[in-house]
Amino acid sequence: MTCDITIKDVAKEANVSVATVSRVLNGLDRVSDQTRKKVLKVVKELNYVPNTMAASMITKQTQMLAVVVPEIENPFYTSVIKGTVNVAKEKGYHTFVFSTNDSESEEDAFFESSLRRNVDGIVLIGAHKDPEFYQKMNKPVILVDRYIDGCGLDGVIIDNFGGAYEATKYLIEYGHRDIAIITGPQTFNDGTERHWGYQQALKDNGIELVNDYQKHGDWFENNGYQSTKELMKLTKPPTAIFAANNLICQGTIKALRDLELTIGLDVSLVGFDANDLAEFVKPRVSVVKRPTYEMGTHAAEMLIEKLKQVDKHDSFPKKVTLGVELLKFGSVKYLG
Amino acid sequence: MTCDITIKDVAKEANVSVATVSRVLNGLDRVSDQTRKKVLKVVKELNYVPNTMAASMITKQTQMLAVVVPEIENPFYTSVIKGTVNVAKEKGYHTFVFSTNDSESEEDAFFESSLRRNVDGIVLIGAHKDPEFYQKMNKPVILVDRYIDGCGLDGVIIDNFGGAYEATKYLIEYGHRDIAIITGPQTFNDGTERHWGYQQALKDNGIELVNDYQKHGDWFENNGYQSTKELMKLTKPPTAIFAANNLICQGTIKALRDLELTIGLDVSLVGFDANDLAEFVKPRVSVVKRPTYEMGTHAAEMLIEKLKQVDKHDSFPKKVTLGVELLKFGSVKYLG
DNA sequence: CTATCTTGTAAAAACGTTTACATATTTACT
DNA sequence: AGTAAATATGTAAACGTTTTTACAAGATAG
Repeated sequence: MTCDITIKDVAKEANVSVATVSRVLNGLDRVSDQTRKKVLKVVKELNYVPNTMAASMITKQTQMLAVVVPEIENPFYTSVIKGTVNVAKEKGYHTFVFSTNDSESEEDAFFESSLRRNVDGIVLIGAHKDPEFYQKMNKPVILVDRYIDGCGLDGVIIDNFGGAYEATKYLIEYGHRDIAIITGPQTFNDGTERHWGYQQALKDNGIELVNDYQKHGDWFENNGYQSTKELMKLTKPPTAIFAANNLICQGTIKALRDLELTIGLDVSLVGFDANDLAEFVKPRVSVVKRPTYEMGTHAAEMLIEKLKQVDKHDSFPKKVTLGVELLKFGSVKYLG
Repeated sequence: MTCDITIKDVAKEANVSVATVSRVLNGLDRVSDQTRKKVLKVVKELNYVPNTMAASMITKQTQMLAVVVPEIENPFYTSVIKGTVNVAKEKGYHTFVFSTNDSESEEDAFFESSLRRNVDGIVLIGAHKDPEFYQKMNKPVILVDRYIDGCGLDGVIIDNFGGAYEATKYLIEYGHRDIAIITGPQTFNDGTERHWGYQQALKDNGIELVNDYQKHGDWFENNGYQSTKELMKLTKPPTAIFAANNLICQGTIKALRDLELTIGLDVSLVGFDANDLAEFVKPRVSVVKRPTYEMGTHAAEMLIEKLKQVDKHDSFPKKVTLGVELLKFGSVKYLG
């Protein structure tokens, strides 16, 4: 089980040409049953392992994919990665995983060296850059989670607007009118769409928007923590909070604990995306659950599908939007 | 920025031979300043990106590593992965990440296809198999977290014995004598060493071992949850619990919450490894903290170091043991 | 019994690099 | 000026595959 046995060794041992060995292994061309058996026997005997990289020089396919995330320690990304890697593996692809640590220069470096290594395609989760950059690369790219309409690339996103709308509507239906949102930057669709969903739900129910109730920071825990504290310091604090991603929600939970406010009693809370703390606290926090693993599997499937298409110009960019689910637990108080 | 420009195109455009271009790019051989500049200019103009895979056919180095974990969604593994990938990247290596989902057949499949792809080396976290299997592979392998002495492979582990000993001693010093341990299987050093540390601390303090206080299951949350419930049902329940990994600790915390027992008051608790819940609950749970990220960076450094050694038989197997730190918070009651 | 068609296999080119060797040019020293 | 040494560059082989082309042998048909 090493890689120092080559196809030539097999050919010599089996008294056939290397072409025949290749034919047996790849099964593309006709080979007589007799020689097939003979070759297979020798392959087993010598523990021959084909060299994919040498093959890739001819086939122009390395059977390697890359998946890029901003931060591998965020469980959301890990779950998407898992989906992508598993599907890739099933279909015979190996996957590079890379965390850009939210740095654009690291992202650049990664793309360069992925290109050098001739990856067949890239799954890009939480993209940073101008989409035109990714197009220039001339490799199939699937954007996940963040997407820019009209960029010409394929994408897998979730129903951000719908999720935020449902979450907010749920709070309104339970009698809340002073509803805050803590969210990230409005740079990409994830931020804007969730914000719109929140605003639209309020508007549709005749509730006017309050600036102080709309907190925009980054997507990290500390934003949730600080913003929650600020919200609760207002002369008229909100009765409910919508925390627009997993880390913000964790920050909010911690802040409320530190303020000695009880979730579902003093303050109602709905999160976006599952997280350890939301599941742990009593009452459990209601969240908009998104199909993280499936985002990964979809992305991999779309990417590999794209790789198979011979005429690459034939395919129009495809955007898939996956639905979300509002899980209701005891974190929202009924105000009547 | 694509890969369809080859070294030949550059050579032609610059009016030099491909050898010269290669020399300029790799800087091994002397080239005149004049031609160097000329070549570099053309490289930039054409956006030439060298093909690492083609080079690897000659150099026998693919500049690719693989890292294998049982479960990518466990934050412990993610942290180690991050360390490994970051160091690898710094040194010009790309890293495949693979989660075996705790299945031996998936691990097999991964090794086969890593071999096909000619990875230069492998970081194996939480190994499953006989070490002789890994040796047969004839590729540098670094074992992380789990290690078998005398296996002839390099390894990075942590001071399991010391950590468990300190944790248990800490409980004893606070007056506890009825101390339980919830741990995983005794198949590998991680399980056995932590168990020994616990036992030794008790012995050293003249406390006799109680069978009912020693729970062996798997390393997952549910074991922590169920075992804790069983422990607290005993006619004489323990006053303190040592939870021997991150997931077990989370299970214990959830069980105690569901039993409406207060940590640090009704039951004292020390965990092994950081986890979200231990940091969240009040009082915060004391844990043995291990340098997860550093385990990853060390492993990558050792692996890459090994790759550089020309005479591979010259190097004896090296095992590095990293220290741990006992973080004391309010989860341990002082019994006087 | 030739002409045509199948079938199975081999030979060789190609992929994009690196590198050992060869050759041409320059420099340095008598 | 003549030679040796040093420097710069080109030539070609090699890496381990796939794939095109060619060809031999056997089968089928007239």
